[in-house]
Amino acid sequence: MPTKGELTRENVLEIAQKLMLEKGFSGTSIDEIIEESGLTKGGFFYHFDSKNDLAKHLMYKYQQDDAAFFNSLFQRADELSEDPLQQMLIFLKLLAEAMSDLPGLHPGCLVANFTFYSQMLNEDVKKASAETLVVWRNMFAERIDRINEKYSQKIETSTVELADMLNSVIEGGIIVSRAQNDKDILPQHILMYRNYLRFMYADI
Amino acid sequence: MPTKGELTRENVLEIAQKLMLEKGFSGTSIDEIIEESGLTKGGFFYHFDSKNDLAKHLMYKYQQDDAAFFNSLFQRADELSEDPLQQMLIFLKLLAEAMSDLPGLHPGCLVANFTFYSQMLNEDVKKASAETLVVWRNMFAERIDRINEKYSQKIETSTVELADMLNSVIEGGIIVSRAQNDKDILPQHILMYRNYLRFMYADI
DNA sequence: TCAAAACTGTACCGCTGGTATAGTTTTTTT
DNA sequence: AAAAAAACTATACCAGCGGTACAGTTTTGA
Repeated sequence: MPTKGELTRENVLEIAQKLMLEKGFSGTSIDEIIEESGLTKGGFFYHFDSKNDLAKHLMYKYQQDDAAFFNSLFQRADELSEDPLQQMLIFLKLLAEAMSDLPGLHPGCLVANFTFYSQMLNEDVKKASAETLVVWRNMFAERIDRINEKYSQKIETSTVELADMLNSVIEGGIIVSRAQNDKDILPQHILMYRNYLRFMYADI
Repeated sequence: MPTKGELTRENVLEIAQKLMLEKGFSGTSIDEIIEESGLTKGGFFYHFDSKNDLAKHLMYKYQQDDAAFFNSLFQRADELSEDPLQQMLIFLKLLAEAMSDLPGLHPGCLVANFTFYSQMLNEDVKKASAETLVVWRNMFAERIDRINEKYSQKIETSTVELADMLNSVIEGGIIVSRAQNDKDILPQHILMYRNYLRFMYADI
């Protein structure tokens, strides 16, 4: 059973994530966070040493949550096909659909968010951000390796590059979606990355 | 001949752009900007109504500068080939090379930057940011239209989606490059977008 | 030469993130 | 039930921020 303190920390992290994705790291004041969580400033600093410490915990939570989300989609894809290429294509389709089904714009990615507040973030947080991208990349890379065992690439490309490209398309899609205020852009671009894999491995 | 005031404004814009790309909109104080430009606070507010007003002028300048840069690469590409597909492929290669030749990491894109400070930016600035992406997208779309007149697509895709995808790849590539502290990622991803067009139009 | 443009200098305001610390309540352990 | 540890509250404080106000001074160009 989680202690009361753990529950409070979880609650603060959830509120802070929501606010920071909406308004950015420095656009979200500690006062806002504690107001919404019904805590006082002293209470907040009892749980987190600083705003940077909060950011670090946020990033690690985000890393885990997102990895779990990707994993759930991969699991579903594995149920639907035995072929590694088809599994990846199904995963990307499911991902695009999930992004399409969001009620509004994608809330934003914390990694990209923190990239633009690097001035105010210490090395710990930057390390956590970089690590998060690596965790996701490795999840994708593992799948691409499996595809490469069975299929040959039309244009030779390293697994890591191909995996990073998906991170890039997602991050870029989120930004362009937000800047243009058009929620369809992100799923469209995920499907274009999917087409890229089809071109790369299948005979179209 | 530009007046002294115009020169000062240009100078402030250049300094502010450099600082804000480095440290973000809210990470850059007006005091820093005026210190580096040798102006006083009164002088700054003589030229710009507010920090938001500065941001608006920055974005329009950035829009023009970048469009001019893209145009110079397109011009060079047009000198080297008469075929619209080859022109686009050459452009993308030149773009990737230019990104590779940067001394360090890409300084960052102001559009993406401002996306993460939307809380502090007024509607004028957001409008300018959205407009900037549209200007670039239209430049790419024009080229894609020309390709479509001559070549057929292997997978039917709208011109706007294909053009937006390049914006996405660039924005995403910049972010992932920065977060991973790896300057090679951006050019790699531009070249993958280039491969996508090769798959889409040419027989590989 | 003279007005407009382009500033300087100074003083001020409310708000923010963050620190510090003393005291109080709640929870857990024994 | 008592003691100790955990989880807070309350209050006061600080420097830095964007922004305002405005009077005075220098520079520039017709």
